[in-house]
Amino acid sequence: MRKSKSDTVETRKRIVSAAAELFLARGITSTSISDVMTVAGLTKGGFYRHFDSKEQLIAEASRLAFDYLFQMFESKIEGKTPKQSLDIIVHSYLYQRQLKELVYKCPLSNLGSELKRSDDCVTAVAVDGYQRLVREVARHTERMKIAEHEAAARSIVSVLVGSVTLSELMFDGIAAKLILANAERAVHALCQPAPRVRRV
Amino acid sequence: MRKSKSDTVETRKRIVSAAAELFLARGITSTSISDVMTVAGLTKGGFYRHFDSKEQLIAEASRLAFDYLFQMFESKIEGKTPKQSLDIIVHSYLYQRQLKELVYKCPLSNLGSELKRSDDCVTAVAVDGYQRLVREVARHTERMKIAEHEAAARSIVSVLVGSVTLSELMFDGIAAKLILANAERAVHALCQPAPRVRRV
DNA sequence: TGTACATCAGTGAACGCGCGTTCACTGATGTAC
DNA sequence: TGTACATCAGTGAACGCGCGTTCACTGATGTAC
Repeated sequence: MRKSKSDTVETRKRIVSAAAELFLARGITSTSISDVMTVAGLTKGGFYRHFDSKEQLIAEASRLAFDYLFQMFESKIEGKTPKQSLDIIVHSYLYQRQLKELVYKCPLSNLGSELKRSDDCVTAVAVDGYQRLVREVARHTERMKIAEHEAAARSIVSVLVGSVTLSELMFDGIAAKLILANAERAVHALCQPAPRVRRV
Repeated sequence: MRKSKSDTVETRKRIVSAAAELFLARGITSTSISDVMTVAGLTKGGFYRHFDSKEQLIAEASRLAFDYLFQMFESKIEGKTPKQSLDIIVHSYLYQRQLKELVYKCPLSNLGSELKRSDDCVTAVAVDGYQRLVREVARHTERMKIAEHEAAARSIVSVLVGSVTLSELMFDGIAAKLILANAERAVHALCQPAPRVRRV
């Protein structure tokens, strides 16, 4: 049952896509290769024609999720002012769970603790994703002429990742929304001029 | 080989303590009951004399870790001013990895994504820990007369959890330190009066 | 207080299960002539 | 362009492994008289 070259390429993409969706929705350890292959419409035996190991799939799936996230940002902020762009990014990130156009969630906030116990190739993707996210935010804080725009961007990313991680933990939807709404307020506070040192 | 009642109580505590240490250092799924029992100085067969399931152990271990964290806060901030107290809590939380007196790390920043996929009894402990952390921070922001002190406390907790999660991900120690140092700056920014709404 | 029996903490072997991975096989695709 | 053979994507069964959990057994502790 050999498939044509283009079919093979397509199949591979389908596997990575299914993996990204499942890993980010259910977690890495609770998603088996069999689960992924079933969603991709195949049987698990065929997995190793495309990948060397599960770790490699995790790395590729994470990269896809990041790429998708940044692609979505780009398309949403096109033609917007710096402040509007930042607001859109922050809001999209915080409410990623409800966005239908975002099939894969952000690995940083959804797999935080699982990523760091993975192989180096996986961690590298996560670190790269973090740095891209900081750079993306910093682009806008810079154009907004925010004091120490890079430090502000780092702070904003920490707030985003922390808030989404925490809100996902809540089974109480109201508590979750409170955390997310408050995160937007925090981002605004962080966009103010740097605080003056207080006299003691 | 029946043990005396006090021995039994002590053994149980030893198991929970070993579990808290291992779960928070290596993650839940990568720590087996056998691992925990070995560290506690027992064989795995005896586990079910003390607990109904692994999930129950996870819940108890997480609770212990939170208790220890807040106990450490209390002992460190005794007799300090509100501002000093907040600084100590923030600094202790961010640098928890290097604190020798803190045997168990914070579940929120170390197990974020694993906790939410656990049983309800585990999630409940995590949610409770989050709320305790917010309350603890809010106690000090309130006494510092920070505008919207509760919202500020929530924002600070998000920064703390996000920053520690992200810094643990970095294999590059310098990048990790940058994230943590920046988090302290972010907390200070969040302790300023609430930002005024900008004119458009 | 002393004795006889029930309890149960801990052991070590065993259980079933699902996992990641391997493999012989199939048959359509790709390639060499 | 047509033919013969090599390749390899996908299947389905099997592999070994470690996991959470169970269990018969042991013998010191607790309890009832």
